[in-house]
Amino acid sequence: MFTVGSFARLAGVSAKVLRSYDALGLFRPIWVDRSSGYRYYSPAQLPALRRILALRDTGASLAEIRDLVAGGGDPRALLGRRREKLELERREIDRRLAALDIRIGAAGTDPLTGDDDVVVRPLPAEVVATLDLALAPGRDGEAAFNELEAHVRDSGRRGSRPPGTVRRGSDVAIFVPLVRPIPATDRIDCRRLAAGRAATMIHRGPYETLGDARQRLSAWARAAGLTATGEVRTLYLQFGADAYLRVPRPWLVEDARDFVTELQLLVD
Amino acid sequence: MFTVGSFARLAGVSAKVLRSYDALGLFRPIWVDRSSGYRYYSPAQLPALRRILALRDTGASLAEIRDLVAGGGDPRALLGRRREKLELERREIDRRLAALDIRIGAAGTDPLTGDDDVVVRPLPAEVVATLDLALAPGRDGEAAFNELEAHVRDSGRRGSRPPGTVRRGSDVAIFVPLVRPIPATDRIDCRRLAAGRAATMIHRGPYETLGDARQRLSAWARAAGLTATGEVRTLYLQFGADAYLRVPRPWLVEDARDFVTELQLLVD
DNA sequence: TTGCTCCTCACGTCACGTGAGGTGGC
DNA sequence: TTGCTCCTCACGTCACGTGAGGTGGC
Repeated sequence: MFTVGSFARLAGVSAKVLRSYDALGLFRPIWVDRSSGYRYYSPAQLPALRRILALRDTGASLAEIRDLVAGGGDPRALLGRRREKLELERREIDRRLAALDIRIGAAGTDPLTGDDDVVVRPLPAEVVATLDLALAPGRDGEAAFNELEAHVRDSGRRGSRPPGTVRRGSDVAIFVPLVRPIPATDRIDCRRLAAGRAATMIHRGPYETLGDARQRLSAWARAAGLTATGEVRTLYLQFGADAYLRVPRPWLVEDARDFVTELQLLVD
Repeated sequence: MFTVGSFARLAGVSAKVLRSYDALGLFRPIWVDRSSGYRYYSPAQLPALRRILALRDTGASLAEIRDLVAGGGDPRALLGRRREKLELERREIDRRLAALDIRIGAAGTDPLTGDDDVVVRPLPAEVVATLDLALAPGRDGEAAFNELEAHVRDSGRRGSRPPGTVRRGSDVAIFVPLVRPIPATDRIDCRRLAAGRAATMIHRGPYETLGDARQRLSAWARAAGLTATGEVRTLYLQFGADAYLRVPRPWLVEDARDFVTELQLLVD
C-alpha cells in the first residue's frame, strides 16, 4: 500500500490530482485512515487510474469521464464526440497556421503595420431594406443609397447600424438596417440577412481600392482553407452622406481618407 | 462616436471584451465621460482593434499583444513563436486522434474494458543499480533479481520505488532504484536512467503475455505517429519475491494473476 | 415615466499548481 | 528530535461570460 505521494509518482501524476479525483468521486483510495485522513492506494488500482488518464488524454472533461466510470454513459458515444471535437480543433489550428503563414510570408512588409488584418468571426442576422442595383440602371451607388436611406428615413424604422451592400456573383444590392420590417415597394424590398461566419477585413480610405481589397480577402480565405459561400457583404462604417438624409451621425466624415469600410466574405 | 455596446456590435466582440481591453491598456476608447464613466469609440479605431483581434486569433496571449502594441516586442518573433506553438498543438491533436482511432477501431471490444490503456507521459530520471543479463548467462530473471536486490539491500540504499528492466534491442539489464549511488562491482553497475517521455501501458497478470503486450504498445506508438527511441523499460509494480530480500512490502502479492507491470516505450 | 444602456464589482469557468499553516509517522 | 510527508483550505491561472445592484440618457 502506498500513500498519495508515492502512488502519484508511480502513476506519473501529482498528489494533488489524486486528491482532486478522490474529492470528485472519480478515483478513490482503497483505504483512508480515519484519524489522520491519510489516503492509501494499491498498485492493483493502477489499471483503473490508467483508464481515466487515457480518457483524459483524449481531451475528455473529468465530468464526462466520471459519468462514464460511474456507468452512466456510452463509451463509444464519448469517444465519437471527442473525435469530432478534436477534428474541429485541428481544422481551427490549420486555419490559424495558414493565416500566420500569409502574415509572415508577406515579405518586406512589417506584419504589424500591414493593413490587411483578417479576422474570422460570426455575423449576427440582420433585418434590412434592400435595393437591387439592377433595378437602378444608370444611377451611381450614391444616388441609390440616397433613395434607399430617404425611403427608410420616411418609414421611421432606421436601425442604428451601418448600411452596406450584399453581392453574390454579379448581383449587387444595397441595404440599410431596420428596427422592424417595412412593407416592400416595387423597387425596395425587405430582407433578413442570414447569420453566418465570415472572414472580415477593415478597409481604410477612398473606394477606388475596395475591389483590390476584396481580391486580397478572397485570396486569404482560400489560402486559409476556408470555403467561401459566394456571398460578400460590404459595410460602410465611416463615409460621406448628405446630411438631410438624417443618416445616423456617427458614421459621417468629410474626408475620403477617413472612410472606413468592412468587407465580409461569408464562409461555411 | 459609439458607446461600448454599439461599437462592440460593430467590431464583432462583446462589450465586456472592450471594457477589459480598456482596463488592460490594450485598446482604449477615444473619449471617456468624466462624470458618467461612459466610454466612447470611433470607427476610425477599428483597424487598431482589428490588429489586436487578428493577433489574438493566432492564439497569442493578451499580455504578448499588449507588449507588442506598446512597442516593446518584435512582431516577427511573436509570430514565429506562435507558429511553433501552433505546430506543436497540431502534433498533439494528431497524436490524440490517432490514439482515439486505435481505441475505436478495436472492433468488438468494449473500448472501456480493453486492458490496453496507453498514456503518454514524462518519466522522471532515476538512479539505479543494474545487472546486465548478458553477465548472468544460464540464470533466469528471478535469480538475477535476487542477486541484485540482495546486493542493494546490503548497501542499505534501496530506494522505495519498483524494480524493473531496461532493454535496448537485445540488450537487457535489470535494475533496482537507489536513494544514493553505490560503488560498482564486476557484475553490478550504478546508472542514471535518463528522464524522458514514454508511451506507457499497464499489464495485469502473469508474465507469459508481456511480450505480446510490448508488441501492442509498439504498434500503438507507431500508429499514433510517435518515434520510439528504441529503449523500453518494464516496471514490476506488484510481483512475487522471496521475503528474505526485504523488498519493500507494498509490491508483494502471492497470486500471479495479481501481478501488475508497467511497460514504458521511450519516445522522442 | 419607461425601457434600454451604461457603470463597477464579483463570481464562475476548467483542471489543476502552488503556497500557508498545521499535523502524523519513522 | 529532525526531516519528510501528509492533511485541508485558499488563491492564482486565462480570457472572458454572466449576473447583481445601481445609475444615466432619450
